[in-house]
Amino acid sequence: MSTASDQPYPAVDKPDFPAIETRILARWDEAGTFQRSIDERPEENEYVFYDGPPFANGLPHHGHLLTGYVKDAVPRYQTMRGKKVDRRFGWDCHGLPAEMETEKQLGVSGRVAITEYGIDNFNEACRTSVMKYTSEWEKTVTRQARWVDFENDYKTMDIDYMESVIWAFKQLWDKGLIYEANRVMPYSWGAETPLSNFEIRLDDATRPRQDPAVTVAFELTPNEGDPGVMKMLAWTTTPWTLPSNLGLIVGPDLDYSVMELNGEYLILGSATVANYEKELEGAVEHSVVKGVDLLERTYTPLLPYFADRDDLNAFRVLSGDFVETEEGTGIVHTAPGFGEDDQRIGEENGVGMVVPVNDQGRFTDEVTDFAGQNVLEANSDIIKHVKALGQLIKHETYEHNYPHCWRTDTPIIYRALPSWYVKVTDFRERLVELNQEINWIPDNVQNGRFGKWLEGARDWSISRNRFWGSPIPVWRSDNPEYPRIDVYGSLDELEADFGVRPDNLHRPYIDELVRPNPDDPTGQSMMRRVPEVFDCWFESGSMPFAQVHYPFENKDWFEEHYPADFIVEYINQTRGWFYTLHVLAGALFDKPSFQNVICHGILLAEDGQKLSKKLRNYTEPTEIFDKQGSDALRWYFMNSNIVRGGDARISDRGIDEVTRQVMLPVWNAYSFFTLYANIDGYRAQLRTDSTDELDRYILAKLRSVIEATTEAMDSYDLAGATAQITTFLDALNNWFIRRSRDRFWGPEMTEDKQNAFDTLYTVLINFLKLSAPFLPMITEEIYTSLTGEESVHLAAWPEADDFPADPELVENMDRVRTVVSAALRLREDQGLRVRLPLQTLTVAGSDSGALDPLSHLIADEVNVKNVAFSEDLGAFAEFALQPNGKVLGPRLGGDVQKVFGAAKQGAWSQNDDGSIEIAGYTLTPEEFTLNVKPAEGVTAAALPSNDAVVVLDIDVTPELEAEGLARDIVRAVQEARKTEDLVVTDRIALTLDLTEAGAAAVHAMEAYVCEQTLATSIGYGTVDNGHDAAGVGTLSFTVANS
RNA sequence: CGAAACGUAGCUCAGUCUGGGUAGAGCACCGCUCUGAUACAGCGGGGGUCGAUGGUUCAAGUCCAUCCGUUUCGACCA
Repeated sequence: MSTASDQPYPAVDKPDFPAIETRILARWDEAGTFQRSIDERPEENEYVFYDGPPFANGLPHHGHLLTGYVKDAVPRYQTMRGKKVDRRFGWDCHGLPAEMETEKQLGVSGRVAITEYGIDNFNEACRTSVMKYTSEWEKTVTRQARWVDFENDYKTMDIDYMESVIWAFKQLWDKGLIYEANRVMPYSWGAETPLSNFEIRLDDATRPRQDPAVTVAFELTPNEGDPGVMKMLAWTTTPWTLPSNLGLIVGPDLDYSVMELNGEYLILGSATVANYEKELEGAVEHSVVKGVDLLERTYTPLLPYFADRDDLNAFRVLSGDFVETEEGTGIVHTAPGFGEDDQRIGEENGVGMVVPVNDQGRFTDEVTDFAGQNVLEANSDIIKHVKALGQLIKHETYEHNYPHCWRTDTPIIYRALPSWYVKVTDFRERLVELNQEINWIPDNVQNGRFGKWLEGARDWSISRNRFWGSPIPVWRSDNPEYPRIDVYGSLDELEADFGVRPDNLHRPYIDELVRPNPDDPTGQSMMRRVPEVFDCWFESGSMPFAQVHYPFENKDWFEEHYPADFIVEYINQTRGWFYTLHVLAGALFDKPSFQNVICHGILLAEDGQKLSKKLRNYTEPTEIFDKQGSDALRWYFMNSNIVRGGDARISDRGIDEVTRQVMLPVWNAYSFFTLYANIDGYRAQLRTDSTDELDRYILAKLRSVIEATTEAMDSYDLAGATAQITTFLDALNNWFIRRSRDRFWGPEMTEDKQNAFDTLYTVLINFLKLSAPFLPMITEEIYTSLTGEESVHLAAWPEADDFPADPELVENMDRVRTVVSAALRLREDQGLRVRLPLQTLTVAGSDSGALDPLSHLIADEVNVKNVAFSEDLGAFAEFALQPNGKVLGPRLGGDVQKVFGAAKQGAWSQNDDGSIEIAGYTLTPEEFTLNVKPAEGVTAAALPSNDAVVVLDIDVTPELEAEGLARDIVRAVQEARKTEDLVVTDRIALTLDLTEAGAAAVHAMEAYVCEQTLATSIGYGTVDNGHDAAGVGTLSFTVANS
């Protein structure tokens, strides 16, 4: 016996996976293993991975975890392949969410309040609050065993990063790809900010609201031939936009009725006349005209605040394809400053734009009657005013779904704001071309979701009217009489013109850079920065170069390492980060930004709903980490088709299943090995030269699993890789180890035992390497315990060529497994338990003799004395005809059904040349297959390969019966040993109290019983309170260690 | 409203592109078996009108059409 001190491996306990993980994380931290995994790889063999920055001011959730696991698994694999993979964490610091959070904290809300509070104070508050959750992120990311560099992170609010961002803007400006335009956006006057479409779609943001719906009359400028005063009736639910009315829109193909009423002629859509029964009481239809006939007529402004603005080219009847007659009058009043369609129609017809509404949603002084009033509150006054003018036809209340600001709960309005654009439409085709150079996983995204998005790309609005962001680096003359625009792309350029070098590019400091306009001879006008800041998506799209402060630093490195090898995010980033990276890459460098990209799917809760904090329909990540561990969760995700772009539900049961199906089997293979290696005090060697067929089998299997896993990983198919590993794990545990068990039991260290140890060890070590990217902590624990090395993640990925190929052996072994399955099924059918030995099993089929070298495995598994092989299949089996429809269909047409029918009936015969006569046709060998089925009266079963049968001799002789009984008793002893908590090496003195048959059976096989049960002696006598002995008596024993 | 993806066993999903004959796997359930690894595993069973309807075809889970349902997207969500 060995003692603990000479045990070569640490004893293996029942695993507590979360505890093991925590220990491994601490060890990595102390040893700096992550840094070593980078430092020890050659500089010239770099693999570039971009870590997309999350919003810094939110907590990590399951979606981030999922992406994080992929972000970790691929770099770990590449590191093992010898690549140097830097992994810098990034923080997306700017943007509206950050400002919102700060407003909430400070209790300061809205543009005015922020300005009063001080932009400097506000932005400083943003700066501190935005990093509030970084420690939470670091904790979670570390706990999930993601290796990321937090020390050397990048932040979009760093001055270096921001300088690269303005550099990019300047580049685009110089290429003529930047322009400024008014753009109608959803606008919250409560928050004094434009909102995204995304925000107005938030839960509950859009809900029913009652608004006035008014029909008002616009008097047309008289034309020759008019029957009299003509008025066009327009319907609107936003009376407050009437002061800004600049046009009326008709559908060119629609019919419009001219209704005579009290000497006036009212025009409205013919289909809508019925809606105005009351208002048109007594009216007579004078005529019907087409919309196209009304085009370009002019009218008197209803509310004449802009009546003398000839430059607006306004107050005309215009054409719009969206005009409908289901509601309203078929005539749409348009105010280009306050609606997206309105803006488009205005632009198409050369109509200008007025926006007499300020940031607080109040009318400006231009609207003299209502100046200072909130536009929605002004609605009723405007209606009264129109009524007084005699132009109000109808006033109703209208309930519709209306968007609200999700933060202030005020109704939003649509309003034009100046905005800076990237002219994506100018280089859209090139973006489509460059997309073809990217390897997308799944591949349908390339020309599907992403490709289609690119084809329909619109110009990209990149500015926001906010405070906390990189500044749009445009300085403009404050006197339009002396126009001048300067754009700056670096601190140097700013310093050259303004005489100071900014040490902070944020507002308000950047706004303090002001200088006289060089183009103004009077010296009065000044160059001032425009107020906008960048949309944070422009900043995250700049990440590849901005994180290294390109081109101000790292110029050569960036140019040699762009595009990136790999990125991963969830599928909806086709509109987000994937897109902004691609646009900026195309515009700035005429290259794609990344070569390989995984778009994983969307994570849903177990109930199929989206993950929702409100519904609490998922288990918190921390709870999963504590109970099941991160590796189980990681494998669960990596083995799911969510990493192939599909959606997936997260289920606690699914994660438990990973523990049972993957983690525990891995652990038990390890535990098995160390248990017996420690008993023998044997330290195993890495060797692949064993000649034992089981060893050669598992080594050859290992070779093919290395090939398959490597191939899957190289094509970024993580689910495929994990599936390969699972299949191998089954062969390792449930065939190799199970079949090899007795090789580890002998008391002596034989050559065979040594082979078994070394092979199992070699296979385990390499298996752990293959699994390391997917189970980084559990494999680390096992690998380091077995090898004493520092880390599996510092090891090299296995090479398939280092392991012997033996396809023939693998094939035969797999065939043995099917023979065994078939034989066990026969036993079951016959009710013959496996412990009862049978005399003979015959494998009948051509070339069945190839299994002869492995026959002892069959004999042992099936418990038969002899395994025979026969080439004479016909002696044991009949054949069933399976016509090949794919070939016969085209030849026979409808008659193919007759052939199938006849085959089913068995109405066919085989000719000497092997062809088949059936239903009047002759089938050539490629037109059918013959399936084996056991002959009548033979206990036999066909193999799935359909070319052989397994025949079992079911004659049970008294000798066999006795031997079976002896084995039953051995089994009972083993069971009792387990119950009494004996160590597997404990020797016993056994006492049996059996029936005559039982005693006879044991007598006949005493040596066998002793060997199997580690009994040093067997006594026969009375046993009180013993264990059941296979139903033929009782047994007891005492430990008799020598 | 528009677009896309999906819909196959109680659950998670293969198979559908390229049509071929009793529709598969894993899990769960039931029974049996094995166990000198306290893990498991092996064998068997029940469980499916392949979302619905119609069409094309000798033949449809697979191709076409329509419909229904779920999810996502419709320019600030991993």
